[in-house]
Amino acid sequence: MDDLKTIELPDATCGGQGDAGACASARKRGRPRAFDPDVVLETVLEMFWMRGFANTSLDDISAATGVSRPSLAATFGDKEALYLKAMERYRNGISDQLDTVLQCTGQDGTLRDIVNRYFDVMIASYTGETEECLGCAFMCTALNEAPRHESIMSVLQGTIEEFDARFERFFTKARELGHIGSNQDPKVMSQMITSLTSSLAVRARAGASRADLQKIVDATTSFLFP
Amino acid sequence: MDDLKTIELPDATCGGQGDAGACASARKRGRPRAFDPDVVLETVLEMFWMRGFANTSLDDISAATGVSRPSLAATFGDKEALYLKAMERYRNGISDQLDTVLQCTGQDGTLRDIVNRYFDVMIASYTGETEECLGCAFMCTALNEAPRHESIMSVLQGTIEEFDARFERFFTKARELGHIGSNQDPKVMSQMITSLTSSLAVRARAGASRADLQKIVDATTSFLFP
DNA sequence: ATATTTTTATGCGATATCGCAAATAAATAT
DNA sequence: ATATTTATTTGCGATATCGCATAAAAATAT
Repeated sequence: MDDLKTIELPDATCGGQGDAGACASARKRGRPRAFDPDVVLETVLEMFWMRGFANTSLDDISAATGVSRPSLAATFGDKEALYLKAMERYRNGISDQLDTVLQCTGQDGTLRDIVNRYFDVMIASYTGETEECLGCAFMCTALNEAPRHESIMSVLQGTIEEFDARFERFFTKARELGHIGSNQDPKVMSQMITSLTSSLAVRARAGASRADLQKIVDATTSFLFP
Repeated sequence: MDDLKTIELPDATCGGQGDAGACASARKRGRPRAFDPDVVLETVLEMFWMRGFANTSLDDISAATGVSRPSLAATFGDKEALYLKAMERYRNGISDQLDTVLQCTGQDGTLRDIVNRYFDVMIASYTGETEECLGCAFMCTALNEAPRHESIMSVLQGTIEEFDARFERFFTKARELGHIGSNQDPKVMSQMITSLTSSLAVRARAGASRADLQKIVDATTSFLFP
């Protein structure tokens, strides 16, 4: 018994193909997909994250996911497209959490509390559950590839802009609500937060523990929001 | 005329071999090296910096430097050792500049002036002379490879520690000299500077211009050193 | 049941990549 | 001059990697 192949039918959750919508309970016409693209993307993300784009071969991915290379190609496109889809998933996962955490309505504790919760999310994301040195998937992999792949450069820029815009909005609103002095510039506050974020990402990749990062965050937020 | 090979004798500047010292004008015994290892390392650094470790093959390096793979191997060791030597050169280059710039003797202008000069150095390093998106060679490449290569992880950690130690020393001395309030923590100030530094590196790699980066630095230093 | 559609399985071919080995070349030591 | 030492050149061999092409399989439509 060398190769025992079972064919499992996943809950046909109407895969994530290019063409958006149209997903009732109506099954599509041809042979159903034997894997869940989202599950695969999760594994792919982990692999790219830890090993980088160039160091992760489609054969590696195929072996790790059990999906053959031609199937990967048919579902996600070439290696670059697969990487981009995995990173989009990563980015959306973070964005969703930040949407929840970064609401400055004035009734979720002090500004410092909110910022601390933000860093809780980021530290958790950068350190993960295991002992691996995760860091930020973008910084660890996209920084490396950006000059060689226009699409990766583009998504890297978009991610930076998204963070900038998010915090500028946040601190602008915070100032309107009187949580920071009217003399303080939302743009500067935003820069402080995003800068600290990139620093945490680097340190996490280099092996800093949750406690290490938390100490840095605490010292900085004490300084910024006394 | 397909392969016209000239043999050039470089100013035998007593190469940069492992064994330190013993370098008078006495030439070594065998055939002299036909290239300057430092010049090669400079090219190698540029290649790794822009393309990453995995994306840069020894064949690429051989073609770009004109040094054959076996000669590269004989001089620098394998690909990983070559990368480490190039990165060591990079790091020393920055360190030397910072040794010059970050002297807090109390007679080189205000603390803010010194910090601004520091960022001048870093911005120059991150943007370079051409239009390339450089960023920080460590962040762009070592972050990617660290989990796969213990030696790279190690030098990454060492570089982070060097920066931290440098700025903690700097701000400790600055506080002793009364340039910052005795209530301000050198460690926090250090964190602010290193954080902003990593942020600049990321933004530079993503295409930010010198002016973009300078604006961020100005806003932050105005805030930190009013 | 048969045709159609979509996915999967298998494998080929071209290229890249690295480490190594053997032969050649250029210097100094004796 | 000859031997010795160190570099360079050339090339081989094993493996990896990717994209593609073709055949088989599993579903729905008619």
